Parts: sequence; C-alpha cells; structure tokens
Amino acid sequence: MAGPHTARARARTRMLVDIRHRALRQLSEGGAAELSLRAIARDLGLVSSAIYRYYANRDELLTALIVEAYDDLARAVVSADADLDPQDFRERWLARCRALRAWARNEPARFQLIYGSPVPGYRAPGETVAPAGAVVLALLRVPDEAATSGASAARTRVEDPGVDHPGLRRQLGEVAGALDLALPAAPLARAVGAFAEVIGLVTLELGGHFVGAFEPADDLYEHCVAELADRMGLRPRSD
Amino acid sequence: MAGPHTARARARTRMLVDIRHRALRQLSEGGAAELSLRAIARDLGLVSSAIYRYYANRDELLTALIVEAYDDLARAVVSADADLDPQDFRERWLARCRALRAWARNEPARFQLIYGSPVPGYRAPGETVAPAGAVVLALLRVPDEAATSGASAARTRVEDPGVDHPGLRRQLGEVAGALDLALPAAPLARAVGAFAEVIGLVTLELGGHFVGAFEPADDLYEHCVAELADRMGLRPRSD
DNA sequence: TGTACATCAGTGAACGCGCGTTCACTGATGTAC
DNA sequence: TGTACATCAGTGAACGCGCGTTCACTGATGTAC
Repeated sequence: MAGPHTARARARTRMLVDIRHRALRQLSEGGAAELSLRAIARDLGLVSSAIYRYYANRDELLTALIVEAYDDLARAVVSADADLDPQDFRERWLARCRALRAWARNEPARFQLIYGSPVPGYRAPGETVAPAGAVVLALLRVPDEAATSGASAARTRVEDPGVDHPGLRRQLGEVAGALDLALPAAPLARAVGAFAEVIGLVTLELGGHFVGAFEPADDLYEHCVAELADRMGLRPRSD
Repeated sequence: MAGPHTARARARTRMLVDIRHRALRQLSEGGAAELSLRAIARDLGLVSSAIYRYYANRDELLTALIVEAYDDLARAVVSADADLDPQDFRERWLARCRALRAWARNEPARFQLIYGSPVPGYRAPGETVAPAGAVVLALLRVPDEAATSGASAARTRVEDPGVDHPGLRRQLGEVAGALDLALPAAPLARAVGAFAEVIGLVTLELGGHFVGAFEPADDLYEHCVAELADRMGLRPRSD
C-alpha cells in the first residue's frame, strides 16, 4: 500500500479515489445501470478517454465499487458493538443488525449494488467472494461466539431437532469451515436464515414495500431482529 | 374486459400481449434498465414510433409489466396448495413458499423487477400497491387461517410475549385491517418477518450469494421455511 | 548537479452504436345514416 | 345494402441526446547515469 511517494503516484491515488467518489454519486442518482465513464470524466474535468488511464473498463470500476461496498459494510457492522460488553451477545447482535440497516439506509445505492438486482452485462469476478463473506461473517460471528462461550449454546442444543437432510448438513459444515465458525449445523442454519431475514427486511424497506404499512420501519425492524435473537438463543448478560 | 369484438379490437389486444411478451424477453436478457421500446418494435417488425399506439411511454409499459408480475406470482402462490387438505396449514405454508421460490427461479428477471433494485428513473404509481399486497397476502393467509381455525393459535397465544412497542402495534393493526387478517399483533409481526426471510433467501439465491456455499439451495430453503412454520406454530394435521 | 531517456497522464478526434419521443402522413377498418 | 365520415394502426423522417472504447499525439514528471 505504501508505494513510491512521488508526486505522480500521490496524484494517481487521489485520482482513483476521486473517480470512485464521483461514481458513487452517480450510483446514488440512477443505479448501477446508469453508471457512465463519460459522465465521470466530465464531472472531473477530464476528457472521456482519460478514465482509461485508471480503470481498464467499466466492469473493472464496478468491481472496485462492489468490493469497497462490501468492505465498508462489513467494517460498519463489525465496529457497531465495539463499546458493548463482549459477553452480552444479545445486545451485540442487535447493535450489528442496526448498523447494517443504518448503513443501507444511508447508502441505498451501494446496498442495492451488492444485494440488489444483478447489474446488466456485469459478471462478478472471484475477487468479490471474500469481501461478500466478510459481511455474513460479521453477523454470524455473534451467535458463533455465544455458542462457543457456553451457556446459551448448551440450552439450545438440548431441545434442538437437528438438521435432517445430509446434503444440507454437509453444506453447512463446509460453510462453517470456510468462515471459521464453530456453530453446529442446526444453529448455523438458523443463523443463515436470520441473515436472510435481515437482508430481506432491508431490501423490502428500501424497495418501498413498507410504504403505507410500516412507515417508518424502525419498530418493525427492531422487533424482528430481537425475535431473531430469541430464536438463536441469545439471552442478555449471559454469565 | 369483453370490449368490442371487431377485428381491429382483437388485433389490438393481441398486440398489447405481444409487446409485453417481447418486453419480458428483454427483461430476462438484460434487466429492467435495458428495456428498450425501440428494440421491442424491431422485434415485432414495427417502426419504433408504432409502439406509442399501445403504450404512451416507457414507464407505462413498465407499470403494466410490474402489475402483471405481482398478479402472476400471487396466483402461483395461492394455487400451490389447491390439492392439499385445507386444514393442514403446515403443508400449505410449505407448498406456497416452494411455489414462490419456483416462480422466482423460473422468472428471475420478473422477480428482480418487483423485489430487486428500483428501476432507474421509474417512479411506481399507486396502482402497483394492491397487486403487491396480494403477494404478501398469499403467504400470510395461511398462518391467518390457522389462527382463526383454533388449535395452533391457542397454543402460541399463551406463551406469547406480545408486541411491546405501541407504534408497531398500531401499524400491525392497520395492516391486518387492510389485508383483512385476523392475526393478533405478535403472530402477525412474526409472519411479516417470515415473509421477509423468504424474500431474503430468494434474493440471495438469485443474486448468486449462495454460490460455492449452498449450491443448490434447495435443502437450505426447505429447512428454513420449515423452521418458519415451526416459529409460527404451524403443526401438521391440526385436528 | 546536470543531462538523456523512459514513463505515463491527459488530449482530441473518431468509430459505431443505441435510445425516447414527436410529427405530419397514408391507408385500412369500423360506424352511422 | 351502400355510401360518407371518423377512427386509428402503422410509416418514415427527424430531433437531440448519450454511451464505451480506440488511437496517435503532446508534454510534464520521474529515473539512471
């Protein structure tokens, strides 16, 4: 990351940032399909072809934006519980869920970029997989730590019906391995379902599906993520 | 719907259908942002301006496609349990959830049109609200009927913590009124959460977020909607 | 410290493409008497 | 049953716009000796 400290190198880094910055403005105004290299160049006072000194083509810029969005979101979620008691898994879960929604509402275009409709003509390269995983992990880490830390895990495991289907058990095992999670199959499946519900709630809210029904959706979201905490056996102040 | 039965009227109806049909093909190839009136005209062997005899502009065509997508999806979901025992609420819930996913996988572009990122430059008119409600209703009807039919409702209501927040209770009451549901606040909130999870799971699957993890996602989906059934107290063969 | 050469950001013109929408028009279909 | 008029589907040209990408180029910045 250090790189050469010539004036030219510094100017280049800055230009790369400026390009992404203008690109984000465009995203927020018209979605990923409207993203235009020519418009970015225009905004920056450059001739349209100059952009190609920085990004080889439109897809490369999109990939950079997607990776950065995943990174930012994961960072926002992970840091949301920094000031909380690490053993208070329930409050940590709630804080992280709130952070996800807050980020999405603050940057709806970036949320749609990663969890919305696929961008027409864009094929996500492999390099987006790891950053995407970081977001899931940021949420699943909490029930995972709760499970390994004892108390709540024991309770849920007793009455747990388990995961019937062997294919799903295998998939869950591999996911646990890849994300370095210790959660057994059943609670892991439950956590994945919880993640999907969180994404679903935010998607519906941003898509205007709660207009005229849950508006604002604050209380609904709060209620739902609390219930998800219940479902995952996250009790307050486990000691 | 009958209208005049002249040759001209029949030709017009057919043309309207053909236009939407070609539009759907385009959607499935490039998403809503790529939808082009000129391309549709070209496909149909018309001059570009001829389209305007049928749809006043691009937004009007989009609205027609959106309304039709909601209608189709709602119909697919509602009819999924036609052959089942009406009292077997659990199997009916599973059948309807499976139908929603099957429809979405079969017509991903149409699913994204209604639950994906907002179409740039398009502002949904009021006439899309009712059809959108029909889809939610198609899923929530099952736990609602289960509740009014006795058995399972009694059990859940006893140990139910209820909905704390008065604002949310009011919103839930209004939604219940608008959709003609008898579910009390707490189970209704749970059902809305379940709907969000279903939409979230399908969104994640279509968005490629399960690639390399839950692929295929059949078992995960099956497991999650079964757990949602448990959560809503939908037991098999309630009698 | 100064010079010769290599790097590379930015230019400007061009290629070839697509879009939504308007408008005056032709000619076939439908309606009223 | 036949005629006069109104309706309306489809034409073709045009307006004004935007896009991604390539290419040969100029001139400033950086590097090696």
